Amino acid sequence: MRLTTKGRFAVTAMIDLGLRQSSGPVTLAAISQRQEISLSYLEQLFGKLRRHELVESTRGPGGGYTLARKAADITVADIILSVDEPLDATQCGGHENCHGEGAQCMTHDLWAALNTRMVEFLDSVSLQKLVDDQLAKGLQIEGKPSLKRAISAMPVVKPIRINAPNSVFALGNAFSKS
Amino acid sequence: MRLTTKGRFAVTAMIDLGLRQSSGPVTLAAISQRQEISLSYLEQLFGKLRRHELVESTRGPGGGYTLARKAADITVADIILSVDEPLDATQCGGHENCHGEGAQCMTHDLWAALNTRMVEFLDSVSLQKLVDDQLAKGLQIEGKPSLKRAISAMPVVKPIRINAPNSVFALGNAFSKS
DNA sequence: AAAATACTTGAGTAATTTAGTTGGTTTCTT
DNA sequence: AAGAAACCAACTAAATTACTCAAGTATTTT
Repeated sequence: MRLTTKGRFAVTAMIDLGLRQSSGPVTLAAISQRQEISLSYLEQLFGKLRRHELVESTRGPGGGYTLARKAADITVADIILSVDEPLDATQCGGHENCHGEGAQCMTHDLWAALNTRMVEFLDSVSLQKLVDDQLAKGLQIEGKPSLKRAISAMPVVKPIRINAPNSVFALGNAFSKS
Repeated sequence: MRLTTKGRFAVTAMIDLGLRQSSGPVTLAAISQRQEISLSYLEQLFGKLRRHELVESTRGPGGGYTLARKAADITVADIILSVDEPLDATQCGGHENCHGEGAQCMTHDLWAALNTRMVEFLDSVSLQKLVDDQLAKGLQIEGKPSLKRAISAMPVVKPIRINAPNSVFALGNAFSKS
């Protein structure tokens, strides 16, 4: 796993998205302005994030990106592995320096172990946590309300049947796995 | 802390050195051949390792490099921080993306935490351990004996005074801190 | 249907880093 | 004195990263 500013940009953009998607799809243009990341670069990053099914896109006016699943179910490792691609573990796989086998690659196990540690850590941090951290810092989010899109983005709460089983106002719904 | 092949080369070279310094200074030319790292690149790396006092150099014929302290007292973190320099923590210090303070740098704490974890791990692995791992793999070391340098490289054991206090053959000497 | 908005794709560029080179000088042993 | 080795500085080439540009394609609103 490599650690570059690319991965960092991706995480930053995803936090921005996590903070604002409640009011509908978020455009890359908006993220670009707020985070000072070039629009075209964001397009590249979100192309990868979409292909890895971390985000979903909505086209047309009022469109933009939304998280493909709950922020609590997206980890930092997910994000970084999406944009940095080479899932090739210790970069000792296809790369040279480690040919044959003999006396080469004395550090293979070490890097493999470190890699495991890093992934473990980054996998233990959810996007939700990072979003909460920002909110805790008193970040203000200027509303961009109105529009059909924002309405359809609202969590769907099924009509509650009186005396429906397991329903305490069905609050669990918006946070359940399915 | 960055993780690049540069750091990896440095660790590999240091293992090579740790494996062979018992028979006197090890030349970069020899390491270059065994590990297939260019001589000039090794010179750059060892210049940094020397300035960080991880190795000591001996000039002239029969010269070369030796560890500046016991392999058990050198950690992988020491090596990597020596050659990768930018001790600047989260690269968020002088670099942009993190100016002002406001909504910027939402990922600062995350990277700082990851950095801490990585350093902790790499600091928990000593060069001695890596050397032992190689020996355990049955690595053969062809002797390159003889020469004053090899003799002077031998651990100095002070002449033992009969009934000297605290002396059970003074074996502790070679492994003591001072 | 037209226009607005937004995503897609792929090529291209600039800056940085890595890895290696060249061509020396200095220091020490034999 | 000759040779072996470290030391040093500037330079180059290749790769990667970060970013831009331009010409699309798709979708929705009006």
